[in-house]
Amino acid sequence: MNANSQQVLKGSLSVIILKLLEQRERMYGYEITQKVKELTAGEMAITEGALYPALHKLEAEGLLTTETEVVDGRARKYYSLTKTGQTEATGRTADLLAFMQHLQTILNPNAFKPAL
Amino acid sequence: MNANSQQVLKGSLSVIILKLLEQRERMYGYEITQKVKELTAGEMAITEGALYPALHKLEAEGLLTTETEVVDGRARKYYSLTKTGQTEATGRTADLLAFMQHLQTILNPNAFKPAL
DNA sequence: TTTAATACCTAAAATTTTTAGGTATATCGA
DNA sequence: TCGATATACCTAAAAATTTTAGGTATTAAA
Repeated sequence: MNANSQQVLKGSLSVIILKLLEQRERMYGYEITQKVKELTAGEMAITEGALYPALHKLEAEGLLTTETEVVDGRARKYYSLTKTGQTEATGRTADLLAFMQHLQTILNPNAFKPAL
Repeated sequence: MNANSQQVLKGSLSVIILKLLEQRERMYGYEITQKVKELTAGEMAITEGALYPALHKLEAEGLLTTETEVVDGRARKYYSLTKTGQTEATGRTADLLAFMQHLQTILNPNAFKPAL
């Protein structure tokens, strides 16, 4: 059960980034990797090889801005949501949650489904 | 909210296939596309361009076997779980559900978390 | 002083999906 | 009866994302 759940489901990484930033005003890359580990009690890890390209893409799309700061002799690149990023964070989170609900329905066909 | 939830989250397609077959002894490709639409009230669709390669891969991995039948003048290729396929279906479903739980935790940080 | 942790990065390869076709038969409506 | 839609299979190029496997540099701990 570890082999797979250890890894991020393809496509969800950008949503994870946006959602974490929605609650925190700013974070730097390494901090994101640690926060995900912390939130999932070490059961989920995001690799830096996936994270950094994802951050750069979100920045290029105008959803994130950056500011670099040197702390303890090491450079940190802080990312924050832009206005557009805030909107996208909301929308993409809703998309992903909707998708997950559908997936639940398929994976757990005996589940109780409350009426609308 | 439709653009994304319309599509299958990368990586979950093979689990969806295995899980559907776990409950149904056999299904053919087209039937799978229809069943997913039905289960999600038309909100989720899997494309044939993704489905058929996925089916062929699972068969090549020894998780599925096939039998072809002609019904109403059209050939249907029925897929069933092998013994290994049954084991994998259980394992991969557990993996995906575990992952989804972690994702919930990240996306919904204010949620109530019951103790173990 | 060497290892681990912090902190950033890239590039090739692998995987999976999207997009965009193709073939063929049956059914339904005009 | 003709054309569109539904059924039913398929492939291949391109795109997107992740994995794997590195690289650099500073600080803290063993």
